[in-house]
Amino acid sequence: MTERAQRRRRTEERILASARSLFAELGFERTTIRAVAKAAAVDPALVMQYFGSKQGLFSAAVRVAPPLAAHGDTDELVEQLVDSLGLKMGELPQSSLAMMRSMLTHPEAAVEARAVLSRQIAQVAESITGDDARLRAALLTTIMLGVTVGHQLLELDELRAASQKDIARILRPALRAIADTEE
Amino acid sequence: MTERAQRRRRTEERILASARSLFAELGFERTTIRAVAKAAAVDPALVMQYFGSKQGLFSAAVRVAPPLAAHGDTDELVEQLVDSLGLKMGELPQSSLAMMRSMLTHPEAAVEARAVLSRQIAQVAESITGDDARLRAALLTTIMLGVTVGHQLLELDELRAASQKDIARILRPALRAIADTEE
DNA sequence: GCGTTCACTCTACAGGCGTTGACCGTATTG
DNA sequence: CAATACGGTCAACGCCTGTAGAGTGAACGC
Repeated sequence: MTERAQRRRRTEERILASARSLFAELGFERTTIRAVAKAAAVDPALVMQYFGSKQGLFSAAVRVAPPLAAHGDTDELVEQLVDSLGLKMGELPQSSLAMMRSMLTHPEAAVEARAVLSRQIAQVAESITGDDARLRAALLTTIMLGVTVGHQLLELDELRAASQKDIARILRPALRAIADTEE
Repeated sequence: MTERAQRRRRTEERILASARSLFAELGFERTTIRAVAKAAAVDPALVMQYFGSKQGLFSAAVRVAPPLAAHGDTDELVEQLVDSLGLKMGELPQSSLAMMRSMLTHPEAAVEARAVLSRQIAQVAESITGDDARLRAALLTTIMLGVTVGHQLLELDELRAASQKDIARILRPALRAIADTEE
């Protein structure tokens, strides 16, 4: 790869990292192109040149891998759900946080969030039997959303004080109660 | 009461109603004083005169009654929680929606939301025994938050298609699994 | 009835925003 | 080595925002 191409790729990635961080912390509206540019040590006009618009930058910044992987039985499902709370005690990817931060106030983020959640709901539903599988899947998904929002975005003391393990221990029976349609 | 005082009270209430509606739909940042004024058929400067600033208007608009009432045994608690999803199949007050809509992106709304949630957590914890009562209460509260956000703010089809009764039926055992420390 | 209060409007300002187009210098290409 | 392409900067525009201050006319208190 030519020197110029590398340079460009690095700069672009630096801008994206700054954007993700600021979008995740402040949301779409309060994040300015100027602030992103400054954090990336770059001229604001360059951000526009690379991503076309603020919305384009946001879209590029929140592009994210699908959160859940496979589908198995309900026990496996519940385990995947509690794991998704923070992948192995680490942090959620900042692109996900950025999307969640803005999903209530930025229309495009809301569209993206609905798409991601619908995909997850459909996937969770595959591990559930019974005719209200979709509703149960939706409740499981929004439950995880609520806990994640409370923990990562609102940073409620009561949740931050707890270990991932304790949260998982308490959550598990509740999730099972929803995922297990009696047998 | 004098005619002028009535007139003022009515105008103020009209402004507040418009503000609540717009804040609930658009959030703090996308709601402009000009839009609120127009919706209330009033000059923008009057809004400033009455509420001091946009933030003052927001604070007045989201002032809200405490969501939960008493504390009893766990069954009673669970019932109160599922009822709180939408008071008797009606809508949540718009002031609550306005606060929730902005809680992830507007710092003042976040402070308010944390205060409201912490109060609710403390109250829920009173109905729970055991040394992790506070954590269980926090999880119960954020679970309800997640379902409410998914239903009222993100308007997920999978939840909107369901009746309040079905949601309550599926949620109840899950909430009980968290609220019931074994006996 | 007359001076005052007060609900309400008009006009304007200052600042920050997204966005644009011209420009510069260096790596690339033939 | 000359012509070009391209990463990157600079300065500026137009718009919308929250906000301020002066002004107006009708209800009020005496």
